[in-house]
Amino acid sequence: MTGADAGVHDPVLYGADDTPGLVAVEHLERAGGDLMALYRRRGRSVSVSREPFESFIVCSAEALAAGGGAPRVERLDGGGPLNRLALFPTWKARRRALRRMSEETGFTAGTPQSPYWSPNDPVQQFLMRSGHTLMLGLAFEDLERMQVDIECATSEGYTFCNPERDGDRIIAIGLGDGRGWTTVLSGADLDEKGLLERFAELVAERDPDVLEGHNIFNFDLPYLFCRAERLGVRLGLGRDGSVPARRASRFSVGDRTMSYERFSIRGRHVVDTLFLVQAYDAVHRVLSGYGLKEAAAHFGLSAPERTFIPGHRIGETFARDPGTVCRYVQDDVAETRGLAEVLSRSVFLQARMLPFSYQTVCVRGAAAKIDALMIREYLRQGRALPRPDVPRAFAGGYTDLFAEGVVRDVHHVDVRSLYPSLMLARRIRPGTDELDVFLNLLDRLRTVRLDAKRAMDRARRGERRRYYAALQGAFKILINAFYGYLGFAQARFSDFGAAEQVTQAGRNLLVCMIDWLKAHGAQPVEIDTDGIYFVPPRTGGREAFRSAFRKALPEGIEVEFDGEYEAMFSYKMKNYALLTPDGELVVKGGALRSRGLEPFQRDFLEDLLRLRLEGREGELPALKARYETALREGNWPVEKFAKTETLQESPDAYAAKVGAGKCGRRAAYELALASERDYRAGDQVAYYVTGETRRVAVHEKAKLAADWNPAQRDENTAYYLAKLDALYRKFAPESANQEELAL
DNA sequence: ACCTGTGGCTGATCAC
DNA sequence: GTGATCAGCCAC
Repeated sequence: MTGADAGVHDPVLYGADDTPGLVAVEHLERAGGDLMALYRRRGRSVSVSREPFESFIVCSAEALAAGGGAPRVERLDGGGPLNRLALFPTWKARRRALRRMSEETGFTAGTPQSPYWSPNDPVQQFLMRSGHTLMLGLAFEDLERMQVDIECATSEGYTFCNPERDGDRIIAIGLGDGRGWTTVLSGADLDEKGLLERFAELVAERDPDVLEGHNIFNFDLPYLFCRAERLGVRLGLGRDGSVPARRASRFSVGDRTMSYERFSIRGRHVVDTLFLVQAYDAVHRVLSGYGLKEAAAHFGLSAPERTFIPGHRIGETFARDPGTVCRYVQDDVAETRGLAEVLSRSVFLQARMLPFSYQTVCVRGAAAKIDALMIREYLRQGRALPRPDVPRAFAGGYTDLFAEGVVRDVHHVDVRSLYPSLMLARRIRPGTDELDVFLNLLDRLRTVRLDAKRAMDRARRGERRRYYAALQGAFKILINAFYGYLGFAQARFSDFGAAEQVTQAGRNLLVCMIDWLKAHGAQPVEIDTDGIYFVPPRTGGREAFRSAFRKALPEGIEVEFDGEYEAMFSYKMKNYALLTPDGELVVKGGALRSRGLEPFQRDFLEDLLRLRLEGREGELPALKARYETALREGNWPVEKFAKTETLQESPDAYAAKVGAGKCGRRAAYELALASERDYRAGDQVAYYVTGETRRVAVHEKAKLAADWNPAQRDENTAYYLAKLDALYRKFAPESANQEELAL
């Protein structure tokens, strides 16, 4: 065992029970007392055992009385107001008690201030109290994974699949596993009913722990089950042969929320690589879209000489040449497998720590995970739970701009893990955390992550390295969320005063750093929260300057000088461009690289900024002329001038708001409403603007990019030329603007 | 039913 | 036209 693995026996991180090989836990409702089915993997086989399961409500004595008491009650120590652990033999009894508590106390279940608390997921309850976690003692490679991808043909005259429509049908089902096995069930060999039956057989035979797919929740699974129902096929995919349960659910990552249909397959997990990709991009912000092909390309997973068939052409291609469609499906399966391999390793390692099923780990946010770790430890020690803090607004990081325009020779200094370091160094923690779990957890996670990082750097390529990379990644996600947890209204141990102390300390520290830089001959350019761009002093050695800077820092604070740039274009706060010594251009900020800009504008800005940073302003008018010509002559495909927007709410919700006069009309939603396809929250809409004049109401003149016809070219050239012009005025220096006027 | 935070910029819309 | 407001996206 290496240092990085040592934490596996730490009950705070990994739970108090170390039963290895658990791959799934499922709730069994029984009138005489509920049970939990434990699915344990040993090598290639999985066995099931059963344990009794008592569900719980943590509550105050008053709430307990309001709920009509409980068959079994344990007292919890400490000052927290939720100091009774009410235990119920059945989920049904728990639900009854909850309902009464809600009626009697006036607090709905789940509101932070209510005097009772009980997670709604029986698996989470069981894992929290038993101390079990899944996946202990297993390697990611031990997990039996199965990728699923289906292809459909639409009825004549339609572009989008609709399983409810007669004539639409499944023509191929691609399946794969983690070791490279792939098969395609083809509509050329079996009728649709046969395809579905064979699919169910293969799931039973190969008995996967996980089903993986790209957009599997919103496409493959609903489609499969809809067709199965229409054709009278029973898809008993569960390990006990049961048909999956489904319910409407939501998944949110960063600013965006997607509605999806959650499928629960007993004894197994469903992983949607689309979710994993979006979670990845929320951090890295490198993908232009979240489709399977784009994501696979980014990770270098694209099949060589991959064939592309537009969705509405699948049917006719299949009729002509089913083999091509089979190869197409095979590629999809291989890419999905690759994506899951890259992105779900750290999920797998988190599942070993958290009282959640593997599937749930994929869809829960980091703060919810910290909350679960905190509460599990409190229950393990028999301690009462606090009520969350009353939410209030608090100030965040320090952001400022000291210089604008092109600046040469810019360095960057970054405080390493600013907020975690401050919380540990100043012992900033939730006031309600009597057991001091919060900082202990943070400290342990940080130590274990550093160990894993070191082990990763030591390991060569291959499995070991991937393991440590995923391990340190899993910890990083949690560590970064500790500060956010303090200011999270739903966190059991939220403390807005503590959150404010963290940001206050951060602001103070950064102000000191700025003052020091100014006093020592450096010129700050831009600062944002934990990092400063500055021009170093001309005199004195670089290393002497840096070590003097480090010496001036308080205890527990470390900095990294992590960048030196030829030039920086400083535009506004959080908006700048950098030119690296290798000639690479780095662009940051919504004003310079937002999806709100059409791709041609982003390209143009990038070209323009590069010229400015390389000191080639003279070429700016020619650059502009080139783009204008391309627009006028219609040299670009629609992707260049289409804007892609994400629907934050469902089109119906939007329509209701517009109807009530609560918001103005918006192009993306109008198009979604008018479309034959069923859009939902989280879907993206790509559109362009038609018309003749530069001033048009976009929501009236917008058309879907998919409906663009290269032979017609009805894009609004005047509108796009005006946009280009505005951009040029904004970002070309005065001299170039004047030069242009003279021309 | 689900949910980590604040700060900042822009374009589109709409009331004035 | 102008300013206010909002949605969307981005930095950290």
